[in-house]
Amino acid sequence: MSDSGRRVGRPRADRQRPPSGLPPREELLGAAAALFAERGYAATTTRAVAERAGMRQATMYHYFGGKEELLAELLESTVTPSLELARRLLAEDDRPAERRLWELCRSDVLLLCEGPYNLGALYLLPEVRGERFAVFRRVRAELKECYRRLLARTAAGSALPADGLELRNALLFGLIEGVILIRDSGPPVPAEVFAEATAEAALRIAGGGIAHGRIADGGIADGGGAVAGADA
Amino acid sequence: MSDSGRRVGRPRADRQRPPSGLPPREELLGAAAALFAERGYAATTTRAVAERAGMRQATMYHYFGGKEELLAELLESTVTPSLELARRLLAEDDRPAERRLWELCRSDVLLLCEGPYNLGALYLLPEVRGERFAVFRRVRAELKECYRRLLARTAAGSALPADGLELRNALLFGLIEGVILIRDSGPPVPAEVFAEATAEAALRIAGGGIAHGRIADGGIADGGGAVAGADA
DNA sequence: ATTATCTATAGATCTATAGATAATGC
DNA sequence: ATTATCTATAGATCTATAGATAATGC
Repeated sequence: MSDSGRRVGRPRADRQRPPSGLPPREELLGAAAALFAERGYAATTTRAVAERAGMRQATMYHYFGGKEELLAELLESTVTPSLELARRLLAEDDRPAERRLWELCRSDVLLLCEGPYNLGALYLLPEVRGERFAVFRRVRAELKECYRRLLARTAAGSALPADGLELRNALLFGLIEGVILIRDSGPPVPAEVFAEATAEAALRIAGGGIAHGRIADGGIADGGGAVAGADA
Repeated sequence: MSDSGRRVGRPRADRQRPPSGLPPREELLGAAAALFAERGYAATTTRAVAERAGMRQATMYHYFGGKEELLAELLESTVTPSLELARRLLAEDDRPAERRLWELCRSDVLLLCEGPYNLGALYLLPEVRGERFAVFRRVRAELKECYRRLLARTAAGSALPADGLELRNALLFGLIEGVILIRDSGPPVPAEVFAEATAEAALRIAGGGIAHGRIADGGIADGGGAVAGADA
């Protein structure tokens, strides 16, 4: 069948690295992910990506239009499975929302931590504001919306006014995305453990008041408002 | 005195922008901060920085050895005041640790949110791993250590084993640093409100078990109250 | 004939230095 | 004399395209 030694097209010049088996597109994506994570997106050259994937710089253009296309595809491929899970969980009306939210958090952290490379840091690149990443941004926004809905179905969440909910959701989502960024700086703990600890932390943020509900309560800020009071 | 029109040296070519009054070094730092935040570090050229500061590209080298030097100085100037506050708080033995941790969180978020530009995103640049940023990394590590000590003096924290404490501290620190990154994506709420909401969320993470660890909740700004009641 | 690669390179940067210039200060 | 700026530019990239080449497929 595949007979890996017999491929169409001019053979590669660099015979160093083992074939890896993956199709060239995937090789390129992997190389890009690794380099973006290591050196940063802007600092990574097309030459570096191609070379790490075992081909010459120009050959990359046979598969991708440039660095941006690589980044866009990487970002979308990270966030899409997460959105799918989120939708599935959102539909499971019979299970408690807290539980589902916990699962979503855990699995998102795991997804980003366990992936071959830490793509989390790419989410926040200034480049991602560009037109080319509109799809990614939309999918990510939808994911965040799923978080919001799950949070709203939570005992604590349902007691919040709309803007309080929004704020709390931003914090929760921020924890998930933020924490992956600094994963390395924590203690060297298995991804599973880390993911569950993060999910639990997320639920605490979600959780109504531990002591009593309100959020930016503090009293300060706007005085008055904030209520949400729930009950004691 | 200063008679701003009469400065030594060849006059600037670009007479467009208003003088701003700041010394050139500061102008450069401000321009760099703005551009790093807008476009990203690697994507910002020395020319862009200099030009925004109102001078020609080459002139920048009169003040800084290059882009990295600008970044190093910006990072250090952000984290240093924070470390100072942390040390001060750590020394205030008479006040409850929960309360002090809350203040530290709040003020860190505020520092990063309110600053002229969102420097938070710079913390995680891959470039920051380089030799040139050793000082910054050390100061930041010391700051994190302060968080850890405060957390350990907390009712909930004191009950944790060492590695559990470490993990929880990583989450807490991650929340603070992570959340500033995504500040914009939340609801448009005043920085004060956002900072307090984040501080409260941080205390929830710090807080012991979900069902019981109460927090320095509602207490506020000062007023000794706040107490985080200990037991159940 | 088709395909996947290669080599070569034009054009567009960007950095960092050299050396000139236009102010004030003495 | 000193200083802060300027202009000019060498050298080092980096991207993206043009066109050649070495396989397989028919």
